[in-house]
Amino acid sequence: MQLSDERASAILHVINRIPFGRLSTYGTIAAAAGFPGNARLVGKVLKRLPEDSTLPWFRVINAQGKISFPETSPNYHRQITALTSENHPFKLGKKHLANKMWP
DNA sequence: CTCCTGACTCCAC
DNA sequence: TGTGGAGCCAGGA
Repeated sequence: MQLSDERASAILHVINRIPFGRLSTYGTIAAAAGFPGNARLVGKVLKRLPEDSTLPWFRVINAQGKISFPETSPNYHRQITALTSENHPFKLGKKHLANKMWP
């Protein structure tokens, strides 16, 4: 049971079905996976994600509409790049952001 | 069992 | 608009 078995897969499954061009937050995903209040758990699952994973982890942002990495982190730039190339320019206004949200 | 940490969130200032 | 602090829950030491 490396990482709370069911929970991890449930969370991964939810993330995996975030449609192209959409974004979601940790809290939303946690709730959608059946674990409301466990936003941090989502982060934990993603953290242990292999680099070669095809999971759209980059579509996951925090509730403030921002990336949960410090700008100094390489991961921050990876996510920016992925979002920019697969979704759209990453300069979302609040309203625009709401539109991109999933569910 | 307790204490600390974290890819989080909310609500006051 | 920004900060700070409390709340939260699973894991590891």
